[in-house]
Amino acid sequence: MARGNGTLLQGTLGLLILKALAAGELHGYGIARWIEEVSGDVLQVEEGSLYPALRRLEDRGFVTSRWKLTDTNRRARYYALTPAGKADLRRDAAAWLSFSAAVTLILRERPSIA
Amino acid sequence: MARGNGTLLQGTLGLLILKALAAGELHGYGIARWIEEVSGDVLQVEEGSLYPALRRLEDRGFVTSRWKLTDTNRRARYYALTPAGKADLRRDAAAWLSFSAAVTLILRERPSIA
DNA sequence: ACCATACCCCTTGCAAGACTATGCATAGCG
DNA sequence: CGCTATGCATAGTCTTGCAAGGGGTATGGT
Repeated sequence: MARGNGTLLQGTLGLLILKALAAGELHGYGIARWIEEVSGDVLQVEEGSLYPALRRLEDRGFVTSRWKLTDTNRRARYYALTPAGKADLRRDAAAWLSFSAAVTLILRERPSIA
Repeated sequence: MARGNGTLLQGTLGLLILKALAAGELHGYGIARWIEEVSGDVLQVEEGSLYPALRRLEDRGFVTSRWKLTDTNRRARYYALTPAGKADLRRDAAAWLSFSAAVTLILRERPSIA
């Protein structure tokens, strides 16, 4: 996961992947494109981050996967949310919103003259 | 950095520390208390994260430090922003706000029937 | 006098996860 | 036939947060 150039926050990639799958099954490449598109290209998804992340999510039982042909006649691995994945998405999304709100609040804090 | 219990997002601690110092010099303990207070106790700062982070910021030239007595007559190490630290704070804060806005946007996205 | 509770500093070792670099393969198009 | 977009995957590196431990000092209550 990157924000244009450098490294970014650990923990958000898994969350975004789960979110991408909320609307239905999708393959890795599609997930990456979806995240980039919906974020207005603010977020870039590196393949070297994506596939290990998918593997982790599958190991944890949050997604399942299967080979299928795309509508453009290509072999691709499709991922789908499990019930546990849905539950985790809800939890983590709530936690992230709370966390990011707290950080944003702090960053907007006016430095008062100590 | 923690959110009550577990692990949280890498990359934000340094930023929050710099922000804490924006109003003037502060010691480690004070930085931690400030972050917790301003966040309404949503964010917890572990000492095992804090001091290594301060060390890194100093190595990078973003903060300087010196021993001083607190107003309660205690020996404490005070940290202060350098010009480079101020510049980094501006950059990273902007990047973070942009990033978190993008993630939040995605999370609020309605899953449409694909 | 003593003890609990804040206050205050620091290190080692570990684990998680994102990135770079690299490699492979195939469909469609000019 | 080569180029581009589509697609998957791994090995190695690096950063960074955390748990678990180690110090020490001032102050107030009992």
